Amino acid sequence: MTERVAASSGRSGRRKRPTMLDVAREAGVALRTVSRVVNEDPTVGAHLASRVQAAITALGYAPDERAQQLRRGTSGTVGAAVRNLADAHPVLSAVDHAAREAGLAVLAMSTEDDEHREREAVMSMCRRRVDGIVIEPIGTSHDYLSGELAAGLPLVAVDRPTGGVEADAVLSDNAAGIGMAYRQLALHGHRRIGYIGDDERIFTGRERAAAFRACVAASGGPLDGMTHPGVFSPARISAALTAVLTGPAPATALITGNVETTIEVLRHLGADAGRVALVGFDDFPLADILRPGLTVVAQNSAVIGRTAIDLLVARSADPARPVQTVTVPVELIPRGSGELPPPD
Amino acid sequence: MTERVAASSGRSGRRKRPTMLDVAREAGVALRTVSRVVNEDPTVGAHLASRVQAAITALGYAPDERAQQLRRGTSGTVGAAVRNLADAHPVLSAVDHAAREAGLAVLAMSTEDDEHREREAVMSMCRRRVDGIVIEPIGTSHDYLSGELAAGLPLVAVDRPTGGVEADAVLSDNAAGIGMAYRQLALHGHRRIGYIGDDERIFTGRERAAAFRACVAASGGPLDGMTHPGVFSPARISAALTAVLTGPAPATALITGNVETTIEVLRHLGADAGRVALVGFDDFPLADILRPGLTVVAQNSAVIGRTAIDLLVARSADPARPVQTVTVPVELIPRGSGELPPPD
DNA sequence: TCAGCGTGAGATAACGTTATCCCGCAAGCT
DNA sequence: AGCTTGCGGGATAACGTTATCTCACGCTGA
Repeated sequence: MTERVAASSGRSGRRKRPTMLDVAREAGVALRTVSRVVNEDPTVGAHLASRVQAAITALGYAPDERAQQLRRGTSGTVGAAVRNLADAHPVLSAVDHAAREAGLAVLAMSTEDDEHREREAVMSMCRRRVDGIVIEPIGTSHDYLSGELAAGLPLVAVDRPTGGVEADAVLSDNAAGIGMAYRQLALHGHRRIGYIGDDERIFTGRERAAAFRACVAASGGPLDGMTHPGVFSPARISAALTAVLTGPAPATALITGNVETTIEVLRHLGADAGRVALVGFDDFPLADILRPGLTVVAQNSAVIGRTAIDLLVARSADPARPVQTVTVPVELIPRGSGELPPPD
Repeated sequence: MTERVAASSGRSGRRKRPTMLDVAREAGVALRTVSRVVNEDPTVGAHLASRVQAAITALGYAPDERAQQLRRGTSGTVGAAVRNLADAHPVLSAVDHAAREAGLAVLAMSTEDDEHREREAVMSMCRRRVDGIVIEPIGTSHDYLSGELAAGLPLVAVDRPTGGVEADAVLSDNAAGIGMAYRQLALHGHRRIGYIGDDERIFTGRERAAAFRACVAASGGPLDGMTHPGVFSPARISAALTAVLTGPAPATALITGNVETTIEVLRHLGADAGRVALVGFDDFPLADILRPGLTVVAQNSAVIGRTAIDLLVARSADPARPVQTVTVPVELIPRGSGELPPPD
């Protein structure tokens, strides 16, 4: 690691930031008049306004948003507690856009899939007096938020519902998605289909596994040994894969219940990826450049994010409105891996 | 999209959030005493402290951080202006971790690769009086920050330097990375190597293209038609690819200058991906499950993020210290695509 | 000529914290 | 006993805004 120190001697020490009062002095007007100019109050004369503007640019003044928020009583910010800032996050992006359109800034924080961190992040948002929180819940109980909810904090859960407290939620249609995946595989001739997915203690893991079992039951396929939900770990995925793909009646097709599982399965299949049909739940950026292309059930992140902000704004406007759960449709994107025929 | 409305009638209207004064009244002490308890001031008696604590939990009081910040004069927050919140962002994650260890919260905002948005995001951070900003610069000129910098705002550029103003920076060793890629390909027998990368108006595009030219010149290879930097667009990548891989003396190996280009090249190569050797600059999450695995020059995001925060903290402590540029080493990760032999 | 009125701009009080100052009280010293 | 010392804890003034109130001024209309 190389360090290069510039020849110049750096900058002068930090001098205090100009306040509205400084601007007022500079322009020779009253404090309140500067405030009026900043807030574009039409009752201020054009001449005076331009003089104040000049003072503002001369001093490089920028209003202190914290003071504004404190005084106005509103923060113009929504918090977004997502599982991991390091990952690609289309929903966060959609939330960001929708929020900006609604005149709200987004304070994004990572929960790192940890219940404790989630709580820390959310409480930190509360201390910052955000106008609402979009959360991708991790913990199973969000009782610690009941006080805030009672005080009218708009809270919208995304992907999974909150636990223990009632809050608006935007969910994907997990059951329909599993159904699409199953039917696509069945359509291409598969009779023995396996499922590897998330722990059933997790909402989406539970919903998707249940939907899968229902599909198998409805189609008269074999259930034994075909369903493998569980805690995510490469070792478990590997074992599940072996269990499903070997034995007297191995599966010829697989459904994976989330991105992490899909990727781990692909990693394990390696060069055999073209030999077993596969549909993954949830799309990811590079699914189309794999060979064969990965067939996925894609969630509609754009709609999810927008809906979350819509719900949040609606609750802001009317804290007493009934709690609502919106289910967003999913879409099957065939790219090849789900259309592979069974070996004869 | 299905909407389900819960049977319960929602929540009561938003009642005002309890303040320190409410807690004081509840506990029957003075306002200042509550403040002392909240800040764990040891001069408060144990008995009184527990009474105040009880009042705090009874009322569900949480201090207003904006008021604290206003009063204390420090925000305990660093801003992170990254190119796109939707993308996977290992550096942001590292920044988040390092900042948290330093007792700082992170306010992440997306610049969407847009100069105007970048400025908006950064100014918004300034209005929130963040204690420093980590920026992945987009614009070529950051003059608009000169006032803030003069006022002592710690600013650390990541990946690319700022333009027009002097600021600390953490960069990857682009030249060394290109050198590693080139040598790896040369080692495996390639004599005609092509480069497709970013626009040379972008710092990294410029540095990497220059390093590539230097490599070719040093090794006595052919330069004509082998270097294709330019604005990112699928059409341009496609044209560059055709230019490099066809003609009388086609390249047998490629170096791609950034993730977007790498992925677009892979997309175009499709089933031919195994026929041309390829080393990509910058790693990405799924590079290892491609077939062949993608050989990459990986930047050390963890070190970059941590260094950025270190520089930021250092400048906070001493605003007059000389401006510093840290270059972080990169690493070649061979996964197969860069080790393919040329066709005979 | 003067009441009446709209209009632009200043004084002042909040918003929810923390820092400074100060005071009352019990213990220890002469 | 009188005085200092120490220490727990309360009043009050900031921090940088905005909202409310007030006021001075110039104009119209009878």
